[in-house]
Amino acid sequence: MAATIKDVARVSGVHVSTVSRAFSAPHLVNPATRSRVLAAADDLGYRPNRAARALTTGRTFNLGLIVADISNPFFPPLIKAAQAQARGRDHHVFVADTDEDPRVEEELIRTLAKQVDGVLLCSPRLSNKVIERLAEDVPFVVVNRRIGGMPSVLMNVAQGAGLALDHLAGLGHRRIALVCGPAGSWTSNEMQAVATRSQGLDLISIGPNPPTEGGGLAVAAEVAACGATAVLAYNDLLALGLIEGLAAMGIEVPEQISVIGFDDILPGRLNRPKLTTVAMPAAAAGRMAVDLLLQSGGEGTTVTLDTALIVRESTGRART
Amino acid sequence: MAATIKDVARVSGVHVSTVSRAFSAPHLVNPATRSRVLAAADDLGYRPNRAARALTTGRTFNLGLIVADISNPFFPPLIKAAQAQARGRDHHVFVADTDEDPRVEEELIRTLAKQVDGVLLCSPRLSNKVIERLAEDVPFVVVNRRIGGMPSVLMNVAQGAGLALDHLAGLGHRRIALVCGPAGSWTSNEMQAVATRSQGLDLISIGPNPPTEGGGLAVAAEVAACGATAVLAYNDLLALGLIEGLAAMGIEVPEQISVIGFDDILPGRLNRPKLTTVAMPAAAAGRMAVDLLLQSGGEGTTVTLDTALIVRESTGRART
DNA sequence: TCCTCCCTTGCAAACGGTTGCGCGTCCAAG
DNA sequence: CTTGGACGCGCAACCGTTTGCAAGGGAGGA
Repeated sequence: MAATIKDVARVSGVHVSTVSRAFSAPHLVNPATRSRVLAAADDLGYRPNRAARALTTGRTFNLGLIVADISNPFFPPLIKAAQAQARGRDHHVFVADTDEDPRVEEELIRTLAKQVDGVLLCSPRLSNKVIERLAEDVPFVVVNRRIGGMPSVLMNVAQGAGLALDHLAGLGHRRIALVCGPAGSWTSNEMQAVATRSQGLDLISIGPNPPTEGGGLAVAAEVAACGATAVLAYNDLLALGLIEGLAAMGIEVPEQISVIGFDDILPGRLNRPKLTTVAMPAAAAGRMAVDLLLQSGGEGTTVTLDTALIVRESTGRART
Repeated sequence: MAATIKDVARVSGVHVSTVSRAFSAPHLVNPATRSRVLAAADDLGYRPNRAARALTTGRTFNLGLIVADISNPFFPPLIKAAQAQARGRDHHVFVADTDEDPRVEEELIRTLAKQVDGVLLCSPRLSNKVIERLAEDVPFVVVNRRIGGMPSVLMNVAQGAGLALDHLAGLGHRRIALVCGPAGSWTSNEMQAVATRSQGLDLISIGPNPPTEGGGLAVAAEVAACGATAVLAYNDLLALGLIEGLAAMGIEVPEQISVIGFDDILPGRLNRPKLTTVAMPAAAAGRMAVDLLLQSGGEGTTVTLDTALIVRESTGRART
């Protein structure tokens, strides 16, 4: 049975309120008393119960971080950065995975609401309306989505897609397949938007697809058949699956088809050919999101972070 | 401001205790009253505050899951399985990452202790003594480590290492390098133990190394120099880094050196050559750990799960 | 008709903390 | 020798919820 504030009070011969102040308002207690209390607390291994504390103060010093799929390698760097940043601000981060299921996502948010000071929502699958209602219960910062009036951290995928298309155009590609992600994903929409704006290029959009390796494998045939000499994929996982699928059909990357992904995840760096990709500033986004959540001053702030094209081995000159 | 039990009581014209019972002891309240209460609760969007509830009941219906490094692809399947299993038992799982730092690990455990009903400790870096002391505050299940008297879930790496060595021996390899992981890791020790028991093989152990891609890159030269024709690596990440390092030196896998990893993570399946590996039953371990934690009857139970050798492309006949 | 017993509900204490308020003590200024 | 802060501390209410206890009322049996 863990020690409570009462045990500390009894051992050090003072009232519980004095113990409480010894921790949270040191200037209100006599240094001598304070060190006696601290010694007793240390002796008993006492740690304040954060949940109980939250009951009166309303602050838990915990943050929630909700992602759609922990096994997507895109998230870990974001998560780690967020944890590190939070730790620096004396907060802890609890991560939860929704399995891409909106119902689970909602349930999770409601559960977390009272146990954390704020929630980082990464790539949510819930509708704007539901999220806005939930926002009355707990402060949010949304990553990779824009929701009216809520603070959010965005990655400039439009700019990244632009870089990618320029790169491909420079290599002589004209007919380019756009392998999309899940329907309704903000990132997916941004990519489409860029595509429609791009001139002189012949863009075929394929999808929606699940944002996984399997999704890439599944569209390989369609991509091969559409006559494109290059592909821009929703994310690296899709791109890698696609490359594997093409290889199985005897199609070489980049000799016959060039492939560009999004995210810059580890498997892409390890792959042969090494994947050319638009790097997302995931770590920066994690840090920024925590900052936004904790300052809580800038209500409707949205931050947009730039992306960068990383040219590796999966793109080459269009064959003529 | 979220609705509390008092609001519900006021609106439905009953005492708070009746509201409480309407939720947690339905048979004690008149069906008519109950439905009135439920309607009011629904109206107000009331959800019981789990933290407050935990104060009196001592149960939070939350579980903690602590891992050393979320970005190691070995963990996500384990995490997802644990979450799914917990969800089926009406619990939520909060994941936290220790950054491989024992101090952070301890801090995290103490913080979580009061906010969860139990903690899943995966590959802890803390000493046995510290963990045993912490176990007085909160129930543990340990994964991938054996700690006197604590329930644990182990993976049979000895058996897996045996399979791997048999496979290599069958291919004609005699001199085999053992690329170890972090010092003091239980898995690492198990591997070593098997190695010393194996007969007729010439085993060189190299390490300790950080269990990452970078660690593998860094030992490539040493491996190449030691004269081994095959390598058994602590995990897939190390193996992949090693293969990359060897490639940079112009050494082909598996033509010149065979490589086997542990874990069976996604990048290994995507790699060229596809990695031969000993598959760890991570998902099963996650499920099992949650079960052990929630039944809480079997005090010192330890479960050992078998591993399986997956032969792919990174192993081949020893060159003569 | 009266006594039980059960069903339903309210009361109040408790969980582990925090915090506004007020009371004594001590010291320095007037 | 008063007066008056400042300081250090205890008291008690409160946060949201659960739960043992008891009280009220209605129904059924004697």
